[in-house]
Amino acid sequence: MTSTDPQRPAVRPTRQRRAVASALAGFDDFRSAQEIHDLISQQGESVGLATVYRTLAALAEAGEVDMLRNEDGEAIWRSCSDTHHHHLVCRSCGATIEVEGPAVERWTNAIAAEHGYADISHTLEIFGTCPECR
Amino acid sequence: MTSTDPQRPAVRPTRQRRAVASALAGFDDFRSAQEIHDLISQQGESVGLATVYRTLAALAEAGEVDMLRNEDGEAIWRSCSDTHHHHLVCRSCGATIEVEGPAVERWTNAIAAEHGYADISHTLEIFGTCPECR
DNA sequence: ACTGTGGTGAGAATCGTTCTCATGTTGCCC
DNA sequence: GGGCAACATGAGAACGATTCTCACCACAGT
Repeated sequence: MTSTDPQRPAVRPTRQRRAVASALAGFDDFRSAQEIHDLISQQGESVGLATVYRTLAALAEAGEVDMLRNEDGEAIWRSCSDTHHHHLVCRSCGATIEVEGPAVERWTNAIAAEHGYADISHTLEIFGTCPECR
Repeated sequence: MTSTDPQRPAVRPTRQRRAVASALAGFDDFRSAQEIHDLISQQGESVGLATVYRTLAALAEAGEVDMLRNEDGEAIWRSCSDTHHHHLVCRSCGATIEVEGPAVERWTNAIAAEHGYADISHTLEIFGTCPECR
């Protein structure tokens, strides 16, 4: 049970990862990797852009941040709760609200099953203009 | 009503646009711009890649094709029906089924209204493995 | 045919993202 | 407390999709 152990952590707590986590804690809308990189610089830390990308990808993989794509296909991130959810995002200021929709989850699974599709996942984002920006 | 006429076609039927339309008619899954460009070449036509991009963007704008982003953020297109719908896409072979979900439309509008968001739009795609690829 | 407004294409330019690889850190066993 | 192997980092190069530039071409209406 040593060589076949799949539980190898492989993630070490480094200064850089702490800086990224700290930056993520500082906002609650979606930001691009470059914006997050800038934020870290503003906090007086120095972390390479490549490391920011690597760390964000790892956090997304671990389910600790949400990653989605804006209209230009650019990846944007934000920290998130650990339950499955979707987002209601303000098109103007970026304000984001997490929403849950068990009915939607059920619907997507039903539709997929109906067509024989397996191993289902889905993306759902809602965009609008928030009360502040009306 | 001449200078303010918003109905100016501004779109001319050229050999290139016909070639793109023809290529789009030849498949019913989502393809990248480069793949569509290759398809056109295989059909014996020659159209610049930039023109393919321009034409696809115009068609998407006009609602004649759907454009979405794959997991890498790359834009992919396919021709579509003109009613609002979503897609069930095979992660492996790209086979695509258009699906409609009035309930989802209602749900997104309700959620948005509940939080005071206006001018709502949404994106929803379902990914899975189709029966063929199981 | 003539002309002006779009349209086109080759290649350069952008820009987000990933890769390379030499160097710095960390965890850990002694 | 030292030593080592594995993992992490960063600077910059490389990549790849998309857009821009700009000189040239084609369509539509006279």
